[in-house]
Amino acid sequence: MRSQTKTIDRPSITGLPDEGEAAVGRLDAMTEAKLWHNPCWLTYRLNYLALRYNVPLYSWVERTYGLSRPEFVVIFSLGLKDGAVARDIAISSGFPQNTLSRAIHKLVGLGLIDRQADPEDRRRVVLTLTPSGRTLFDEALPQFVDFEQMMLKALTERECETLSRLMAKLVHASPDWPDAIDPKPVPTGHLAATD
Amino acid sequence: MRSQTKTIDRPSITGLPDEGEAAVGRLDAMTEAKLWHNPCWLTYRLNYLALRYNVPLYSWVERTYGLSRPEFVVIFSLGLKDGAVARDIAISSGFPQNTLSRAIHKLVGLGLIDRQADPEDRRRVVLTLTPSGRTLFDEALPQFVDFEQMMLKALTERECETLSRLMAKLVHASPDWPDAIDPKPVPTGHLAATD
DNA sequence: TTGGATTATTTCCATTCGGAACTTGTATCC
DNA sequence: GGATACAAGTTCCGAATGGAAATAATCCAA
Repeated sequence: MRSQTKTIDRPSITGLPDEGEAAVGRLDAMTEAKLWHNPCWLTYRLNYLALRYNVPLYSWVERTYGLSRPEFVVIFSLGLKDGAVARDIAISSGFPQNTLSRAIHKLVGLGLIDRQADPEDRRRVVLTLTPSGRTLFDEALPQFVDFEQMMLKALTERECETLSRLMAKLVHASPDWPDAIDPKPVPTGHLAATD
Repeated sequence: MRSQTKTIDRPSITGLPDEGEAAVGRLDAMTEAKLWHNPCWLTYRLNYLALRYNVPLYSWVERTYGLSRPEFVVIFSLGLKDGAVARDIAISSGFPQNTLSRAIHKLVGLGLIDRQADPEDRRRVVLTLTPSGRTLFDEALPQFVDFEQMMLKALTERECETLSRLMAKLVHASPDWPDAIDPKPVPTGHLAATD
């Protein structure tokens, strides 16, 4: 048990460049508390930023194309790597398989993707974008890229590279993290015997 | 329109310290594609890491305390800043108000929080943790902190501070980001007149 | 002071979600 | 070779979700 590094819980908020003071107080008090007085600073910021991106973009997708988030995730996944199977999308996106199964069947009905059984292993159903699915992807992608680039305007190019590298390091380490936490609460040091 | 900096789309994956080669290939091909050949590198990594944290922890909360994610979010929020109102939690967490309303009423029924009308403005209902709610928070918090610290083991102390600072910078900039995207698709440069 | 706009919360209800069981196909073991 | 385990995908169904309308309290402007 190493001692926790309390000092980074509240990073140098006052040390922000140029527009430092202008930024203070623009967020409500509860959000400020969760950002600056939260021992889980990393994961709150992850969730906050992810949400700040997902909500406007997937709401735009819904209005523009009538596709739900899991449906568009299938399009997006195949746009990046065509010829995948449902399970690949489930693992890489975090959506459960049954949700993706429904999404896939709807997209087939819309003529945006094709399903074809893998002759090598007939359990697997290979998914590919149809031309109109590819068109949709190509048309929607810039919105996602542009929004992200707008978010990154707050950082210098060098800072972007650093952020990219540090987050990649975390992702690379992620296979070592547990998928579940031992059900035992173990509230105080005393470790109870199993059963 | 400045030219996009393509070079940071695929950061120096090969430049990882010591265990660089060991980490390559441990993730499936689709996840690798989304990480390294994705113009939206930031937001995919945000979502991926958030998920990698949320799933095991909120599943643990569910099994241990029988509380759903929005229910625990109320406890967590009040643990960090007691005496808030439902809307504060909604804004800072991203959950819709009706979902939180239900969660709050269940927690009151469980005796974990108290609701008290604000005498100054009787629209507002101030929420506070009861002693047993505070006990639950104090008992659960270490799981969240420990998991996050385990995630951060992949970084040096100095890298943690950098990551914290860069993410804080993004959060601080977030009030300038739009909450919604203009419904117009504008697929190709040509800007059509409204209606 | 009164009517309209605004804010906080709750209720309604159609839709979606996801855990668990089921189906179909493949690999492994004796 | 047949039984058993594993894997991919689908279906079932109770429960949760969240958009939108309703309710209640407050603010404001003339």
